[in-house]
Amino acid sequence: MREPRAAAPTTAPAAGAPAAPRGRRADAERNRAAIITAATAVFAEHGADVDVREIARRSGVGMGTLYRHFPSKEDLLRLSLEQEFTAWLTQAHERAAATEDPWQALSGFFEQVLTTQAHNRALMDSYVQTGGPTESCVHKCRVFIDALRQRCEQAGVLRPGVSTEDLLSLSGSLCTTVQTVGDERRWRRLMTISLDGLSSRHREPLPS
Amino acid sequence: MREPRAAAPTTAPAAGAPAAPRGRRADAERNRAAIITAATAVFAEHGADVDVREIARRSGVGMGTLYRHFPSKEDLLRLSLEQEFTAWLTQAHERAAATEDPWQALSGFFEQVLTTQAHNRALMDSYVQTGGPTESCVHKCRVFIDALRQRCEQAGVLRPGVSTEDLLSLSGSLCTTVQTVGDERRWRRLMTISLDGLSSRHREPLPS
Amino acid sequence: MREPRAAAPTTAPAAGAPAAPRGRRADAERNRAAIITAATAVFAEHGADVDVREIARRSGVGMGTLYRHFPSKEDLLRLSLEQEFTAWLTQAHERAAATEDPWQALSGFFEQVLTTQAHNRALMDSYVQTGGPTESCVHKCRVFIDALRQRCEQAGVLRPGVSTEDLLSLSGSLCTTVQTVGDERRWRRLMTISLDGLSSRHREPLPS
Amino acid sequence: MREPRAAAPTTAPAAGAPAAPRGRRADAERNRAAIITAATAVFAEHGADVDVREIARRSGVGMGTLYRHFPSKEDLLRLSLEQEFTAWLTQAHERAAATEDPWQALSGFFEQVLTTQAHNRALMDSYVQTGGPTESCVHKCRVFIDALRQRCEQAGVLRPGVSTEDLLSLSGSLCTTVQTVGDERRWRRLMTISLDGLSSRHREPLPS
DNA sequence: CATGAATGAGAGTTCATTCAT
DNA sequence: CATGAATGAACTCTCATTCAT
Repeated sequence: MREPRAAAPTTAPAAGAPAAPRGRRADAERNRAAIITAATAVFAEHGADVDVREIARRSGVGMGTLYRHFPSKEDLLRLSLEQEFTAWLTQAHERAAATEDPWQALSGFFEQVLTTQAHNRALMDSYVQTGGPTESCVHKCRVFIDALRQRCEQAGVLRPGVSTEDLLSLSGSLCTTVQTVGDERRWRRLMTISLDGLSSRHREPLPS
Repeated sequence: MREPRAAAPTTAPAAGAPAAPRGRRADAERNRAAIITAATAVFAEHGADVDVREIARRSGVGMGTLYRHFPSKEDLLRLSLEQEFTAWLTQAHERAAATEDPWQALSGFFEQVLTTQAHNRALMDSYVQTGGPTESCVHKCRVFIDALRQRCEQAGVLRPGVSTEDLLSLSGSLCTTVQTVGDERRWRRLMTISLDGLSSRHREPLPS
Repeated sequence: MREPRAAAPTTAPAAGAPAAPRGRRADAERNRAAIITAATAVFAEHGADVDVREIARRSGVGMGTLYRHFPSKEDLLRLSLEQEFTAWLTQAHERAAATEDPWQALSGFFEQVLTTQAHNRALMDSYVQTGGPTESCVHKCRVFIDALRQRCEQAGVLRPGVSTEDLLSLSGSLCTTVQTVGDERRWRRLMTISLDGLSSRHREPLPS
Repeated sequence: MREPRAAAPTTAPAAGAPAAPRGRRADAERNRAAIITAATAVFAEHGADVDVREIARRSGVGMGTLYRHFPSKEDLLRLSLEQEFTAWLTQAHERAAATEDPWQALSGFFEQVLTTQAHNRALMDSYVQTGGPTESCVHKCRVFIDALRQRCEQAGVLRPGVSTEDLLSLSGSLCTTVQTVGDERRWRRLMTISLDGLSSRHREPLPS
């Protein structure tokens, strides 16, 4: 009556973990992970409005189990996005750290935003609308972007007057087009245009 | 316990209208118009997800009438947006025609897109997602933008390689930020940046 | 898929009412009445905790219809009880007015409370717990009881110091026994005892 | 992300308990007691409708243990009340035995009923509805009340014709008011009235 | 034998669409 | 041809009870 349990939790049991340390917890944790995995996938595909039952079905658990782990749909959504967002931001940090050229670091971030957008609807929806699923996430992201901005500024490659908020909004704004146009080459063009508008080649002051 | 039957449809029967065989037609047409008007307002305010009842209420007709004229919510939405879109595009034409400077015509269009976005949620949503409510609308819009593009191109003020699609997507993409940030000065900055990226100061080829 | 429509609305179309004056309203009113009737019956039988679906089923309407007439279960409950309470209090008024002897009027009221209790669980539950389904109901009831009390007091048949609140609480308190013991003769004995305790034969002051 | 497994059941394993074969038994018995204790407290506070989880939480055992000892919520409720009821009745016996004046013994019992009502919701609910949680309890209570009644009767202080059932019902009936009115002085008035109605000052026969 | 996670049948409520009047 | 009442599937969430570990 239920699929035989999807075999693929995203977060697999940590590599060298020995036989489950505690009788039950392992299974519960597996379920919890399965729910988040499923939720993440479902939210990514259909957005935040999907039926919770779809998530329960996909994760192979009953409604009760789902609600035992997450007291409300809202909570599940938040947690799922929080996790995704964190992973995403971590990757962003790594990439930026591995990139010497400040401008390339910035463009790399824009690229990551847009690539992710193609694969996770709910995640990027939250990025676009509020900057992230959580105040804390938004803050961290802002801090990260601010660092990027300062690097570029000090290298003299960023248009004067560009704020962190500008970068946040602009990167989010471009997300729309990824949803709209399936073709990657298409949205890369827009990204290039916007980034060029951010370059220090332009020195005219921005409004207000 | 119930109001004695509000005898007052918003559009009252025209005074001297004879019991002409066409009376019904006229009435129906009036209803149809009232529905579209109301739908337009409601969709603009609350987006495409509003309860259909709200539209019926606002237009002063019953649900049956509404569904007689429009077989589904979808249809009503499409038609309402079609109309709005056309009016909007007409205005865009007029403005562009009245603007001598090609570049100013282009920026003026971007500005109109974003200003409208602040006032008509559903309309711009469709613009962002598919370029317009209808294939036909999208086409007309594309033609218009193409004209703008050509004017700019011929004046040598547009970055080489920028396509009509680019302009369509880019203008739509900026819409997001209007929703997100309430402040007009905020989104004007992003618009400036994007437009600058479109200027002929940049001659590097765009990807693909 | 639904019973062919229970033929018996409690509130039948007013006697000499000619063919339904208004196209639809009549039917809707019938449904509304059917819902209240069903709700009243169901609440009376099972208390306030029944499934709303049971009411919908019993009244022969869909859930939507029920919720069209009453925005929430709470509202339906309140209205149903309000109606019952009013009818009940009206009858109480009539009886009291038709009874010359003040003491008999008081006992008659107690009797009515208990008789009703045997037939309407939710109604009397509200009477017992808060004095009625609504502040307004409670007030009216209090006023009525106060009148009864004054009549008895002036006739010198009521124990000195007995307050309106005492009478309200005492009548409610006896309700319990009706639920408990099915036999009418049983609870009449208790009523007699309590009423005797209220008689002016006792002149000892009440506590506090 | 989860507390490291709270190692602390409320009733910790007694220090020097040997790994005796009876160890399990003892443990089980301790659990059973803990459950009843918790259930009693919880039922007293919130009534019989509380979530079973609350009881498990409060007793420090898992749901499985709870259901091992008590096959259903109903059973647990019954047992908990049975125990409370017995203790309560024992106390009633003691008080009655320690009271010389028969009438004072009777009033004392009424007072105990009402005082308890203020402190143990579920217990008194069962008293009110069925006379007690169990046929056996009801019987014992009836016997006790009958003794009280006989003492009063023989002392000539009880209204002739008052049955044991009358006393049972009347004392239960007054419980309602304790729930309703918080003020102790308020329900004492009603109690006084009812008791006065039971006094031998009234010699009129009771109905039926 | 204890654990507490899992279950799933409802609960109250909403809304696009249909249909009797 | 208009009306707006009726429909009912779908939604989020709860809780008594079972079952794998």
